[in-house]
Amino acid sequence: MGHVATIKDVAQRAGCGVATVSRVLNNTGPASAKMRERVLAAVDELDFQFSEVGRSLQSSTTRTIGCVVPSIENPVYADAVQGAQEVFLNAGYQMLLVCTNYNPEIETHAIRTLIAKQVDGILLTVADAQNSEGLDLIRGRQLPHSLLFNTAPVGQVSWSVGDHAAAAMVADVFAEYNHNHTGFLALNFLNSDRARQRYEGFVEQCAQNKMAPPALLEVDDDGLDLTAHLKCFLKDHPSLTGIFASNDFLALASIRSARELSIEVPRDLSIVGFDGIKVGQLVEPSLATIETVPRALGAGASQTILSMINGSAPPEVPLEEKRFSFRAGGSLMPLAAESEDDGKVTAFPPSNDPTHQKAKSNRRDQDEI
Amino acid sequence: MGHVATIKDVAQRAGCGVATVSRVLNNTGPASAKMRERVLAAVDELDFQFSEVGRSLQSSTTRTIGCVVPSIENPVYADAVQGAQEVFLNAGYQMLLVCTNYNPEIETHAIRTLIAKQVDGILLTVADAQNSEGLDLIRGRQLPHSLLFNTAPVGQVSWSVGDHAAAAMVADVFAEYNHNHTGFLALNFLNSDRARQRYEGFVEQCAQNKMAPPALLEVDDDGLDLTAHLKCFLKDHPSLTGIFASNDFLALASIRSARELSIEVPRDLSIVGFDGIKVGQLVEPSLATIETVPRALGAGASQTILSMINGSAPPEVPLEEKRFSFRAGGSLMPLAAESEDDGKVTAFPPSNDPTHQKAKSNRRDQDEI
DNA sequence: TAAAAAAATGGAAACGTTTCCATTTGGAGT
DNA sequence: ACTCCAAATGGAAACGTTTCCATTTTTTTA
Repeated sequence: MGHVATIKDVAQRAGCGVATVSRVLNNTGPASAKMRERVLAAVDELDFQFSEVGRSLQSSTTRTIGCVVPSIENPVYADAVQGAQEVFLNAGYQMLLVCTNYNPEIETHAIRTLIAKQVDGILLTVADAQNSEGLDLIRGRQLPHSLLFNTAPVGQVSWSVGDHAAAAMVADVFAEYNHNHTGFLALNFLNSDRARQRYEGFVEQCAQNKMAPPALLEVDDDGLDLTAHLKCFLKDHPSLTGIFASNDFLALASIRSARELSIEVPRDLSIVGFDGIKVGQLVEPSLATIETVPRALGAGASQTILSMINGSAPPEVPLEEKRFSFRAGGSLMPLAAESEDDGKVTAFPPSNDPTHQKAKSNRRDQDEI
Repeated sequence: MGHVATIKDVAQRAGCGVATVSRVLNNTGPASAKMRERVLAAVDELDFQFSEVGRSLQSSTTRTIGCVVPSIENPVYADAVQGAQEVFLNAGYQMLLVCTNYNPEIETHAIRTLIAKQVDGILLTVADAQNSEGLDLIRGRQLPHSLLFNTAPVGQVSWSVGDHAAAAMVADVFAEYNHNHTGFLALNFLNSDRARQRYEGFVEQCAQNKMAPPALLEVDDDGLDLTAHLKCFLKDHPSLTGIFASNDFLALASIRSARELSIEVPRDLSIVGFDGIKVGQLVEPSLATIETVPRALGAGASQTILSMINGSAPPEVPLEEKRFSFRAGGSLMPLAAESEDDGKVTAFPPSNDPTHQKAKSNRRDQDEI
């Protein structure tokens, strides 16, 4: 690969100094018409493009933002990252992405490298916001940054779902629907402060509602032998009528496992998920879940960072009720109030359930398809 | 933010020249024990870390790779990107990610910027590999790169699924299952050469199998009014018994729409998807689809790039049959051979369908759950 | 037409590294 | 004690920019 042209080459070819080339190309400072033309011609002939590395060194700005998330295989993070990326791109920044796989060591190392690369800011979801070496480094350098999905210590902005309150809302829904014996299904409890927050919020609100304390089922593997776990779990907790899964995949996997165990959802068991992934609405039964707006959170967090960089007013973090909402679905149905203890015998169709409305609209009066 | 320490500060503090600091910290060249100690102490006190931009300027290497994909909201790309990212990270590279949203202008601009940032290589999925301005730029600079998902011109490596052959396999499956009147459901036909390849492969193999030429249903929007489209489509093609959707989401959406139209899948209509996303196995009916290995493709393409950078032997692109496979599912069932023309009346359970096996294993002999 | 003002231009320093090469230091051998 | 050699060290250039400032060229004005 032949030598790639630098500003010096252009200057030489155009027969002028490098300063002139810089001025012409950046439209900073004066330049005669002929000079302009010659420079432009030289640029064209040499196929010249500025090296951002040289520029960065001189300006101590890279127009690059770091982004650290656990994984983009999870569509929640993927959406958030994409939302962030778009905001950054529109503002003229590109994004260095690191997936940590929930591994704090990778997290720390990645952040260290990002700092060394002189990123102008960092957007990140850490394993534990209370105790993150990487976060300390960032704070130490006073680098513009924003937490995403993590709940930040008081006084710090963070673009999070509001896991505690959202989980409490699920408890309320269960209460309203007469599910008094519930379970909480968690994946990766250890590596995620989000799952823990959801559990806490759920437990507290169950207590608040005078429901039985939720049973906890923690699985590590990604749901391959969930059926076996679920079987044991239901055996150990025979009165259980509702399960709150800490994410939608887990909820969908539970529905499948229930099916394998000849447990009908929602008749025999109601299931509520978390996140509101798209496919939840495509399946039958549709998934009752907490709907979140990951893309908006990602975009908002990005804007926070941009505002820190250019000193403009930061965007407001939306109120909690704008950040999540309960989405009804066919996987959840009310339990008859009188049968609240032995459950599973009486059941009536839910009123506010879009899926069941759809089912009703199964009109046979259609054309001859 | 106070001045961040440079190598000069360290040198001054340690009372030595910058060259010595560099040698000590990089373990290149000799240094006395005392010197070592003093430098290390200074580094510690000043919290010094090398600036990668200074290094990059001097070494003309950035240890950064560009990655350009249409979107990571699609789990296929998300998985591929994550696989790539991990390979790069292990090799000491970080990844600049740009999502183009299938927009060629963003694509070109992003690539231009990546080149300006002196990335050491680029991994990319372009809108049209035959005609991509960005790709030309990359080739012009002879920058190490690899195409992902695109089919490259002859002689060029590319890590693609093998869309043509995979689609042909779907045609074969339909033929084997006595579906002679099929449809092809496409999204974003214009912006993706992948969808076109799939269509071509499907059409050709249908012809090969003496099936009726597939009807084409092209939708633009993301399946919101798919139900209406599907209704018209089936009305226009009453003999149609099988639909090949160009991706799994579309396939799932079709199943839902069919349900709304009181068309039972697979009894009245068989549906086959493409990609093999995880949820396809969680839903009922499970999705028959082409299973692909996006993560492996992303990782492979990354290794190709790394091998170009360090001159080592490139990894072999796996044979086509390793890159995709047909996955049976409950959304597809054979049609009785004799009823091949008016279809939809006779149907028998498929033999090699895991979902139906599961359904059968709905054993009621379980414990008292 | 000469002087003054304005416009255009180029040289050089600075940004933070690495590395070449020359110089200094230290120790061993005589 | 002196020489010699190896080891250690520091100065300076180079990487590709931008920008300050001094210098040159052009234009305007008297």
